[in-house]
Amino acid sequence: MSPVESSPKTDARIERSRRAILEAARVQLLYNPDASLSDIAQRAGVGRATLYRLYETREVLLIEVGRDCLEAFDHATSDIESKARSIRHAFQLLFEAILPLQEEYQFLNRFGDTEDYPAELRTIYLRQQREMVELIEEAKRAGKIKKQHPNEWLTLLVDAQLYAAQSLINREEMTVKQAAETACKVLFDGIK
Amino acid sequence: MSPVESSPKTDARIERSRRAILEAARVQLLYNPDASLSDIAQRAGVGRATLYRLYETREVLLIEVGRDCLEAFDHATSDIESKARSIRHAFQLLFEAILPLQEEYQFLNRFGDTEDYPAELRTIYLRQQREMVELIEEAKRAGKIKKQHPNEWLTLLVDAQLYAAQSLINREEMTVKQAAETACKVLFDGIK
DNA sequence: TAATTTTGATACATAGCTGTATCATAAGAG
DNA sequence: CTCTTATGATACAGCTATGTATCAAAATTA
Repeated sequence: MSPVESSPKTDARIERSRRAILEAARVQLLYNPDASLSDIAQRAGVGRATLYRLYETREVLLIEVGRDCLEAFDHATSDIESKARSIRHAFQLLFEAILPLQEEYQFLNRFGDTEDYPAELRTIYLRQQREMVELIEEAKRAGKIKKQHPNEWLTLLVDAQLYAAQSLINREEMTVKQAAETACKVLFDGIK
Repeated sequence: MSPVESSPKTDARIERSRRAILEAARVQLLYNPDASLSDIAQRAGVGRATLYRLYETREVLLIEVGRDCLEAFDHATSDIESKARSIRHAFQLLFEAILPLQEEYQFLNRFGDTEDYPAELRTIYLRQQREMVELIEEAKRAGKIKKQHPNEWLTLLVDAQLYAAQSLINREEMTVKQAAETACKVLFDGIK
């Protein structure tokens, strides 16, 4: 009667629906956080019933989207440590890796730092931020960043750089590489 | 029958309710953008019916809160131009003026830059940002800011400074004056 | 104090979203 | 090709928010 819990092989249709829903949810919720599950299903090109079959509740869906974003993020940044030739270069690589993932990044930022969203999302968000903090602390130890500036201030600054860079990339006024370079420069040297 | 349109003298009760509602709405919506009008009325210590009497619809209320925020903002920054002894000092004064108005500032930032809120809010938000842009352009002309950095990037950076500064002020790790100074320093000189 | 006006409580209609259930159909698996 | 399974459409119940209307009680005004 009941299907196998740890499904060995998933029906291709399920996997297709799942991806379509995850991506539609990410885009739609970023565009409008109040979007209904009907909106999301419609954007995914999927019936509302199917969405409910794969994700029991709205909350579960939000969490799964968050997980998916984190996964993409981890994948994109996994090899930075081995490739970076200096602290500043690590920042540059981090920027270059994250900038193409602006949807994922913004999703975690928006839904991870508010209290009226699932706590799991906050956990995911904090895990993502931890990597940034570690990089900052390393830079402090290396004397590349003034130690007097609190880590929280610095992470917010880095976020701002990313946000600003993404805006200009979207307007096609900069490439990813250029934007990453500018972000690095402004961050370390200021705007003077 | 119909009351005078341009009311010469407002009943004290109305004015009191109005202020209570505007402030409750600002706080409540910042805490939870999906808050119902019942939530807001309750926080304002006012009946739901009264809220509907003074603000015909949710949209109207949002716009009025926005207007109220802008008013507070204008009032706090009106004398900067005459008092500032230099461009950098003007930034310092701006930071000091805005930092105590974090609720108002965050409200306009949150509800002014999304598309699914009243267009009037966006207009109000842009009017607030214009002042910042003018200051930035003046600094560029004075050679205090590298001209190559796009204005949009710079305004986002300034926002980030404000946001970071407010976080630390809330944790009582800094006074308004200290935070404004640090924000200025980081902005102009970088974090190195 | 007396007249006026706002207020809160309450009830009501409407509308939309959530989550569940059913069933014929279409797609994938073997 | 046959069997199995996911799918979309649809209907349904429960709930909540919106917006309107009413009326006695309380506050303001004059």
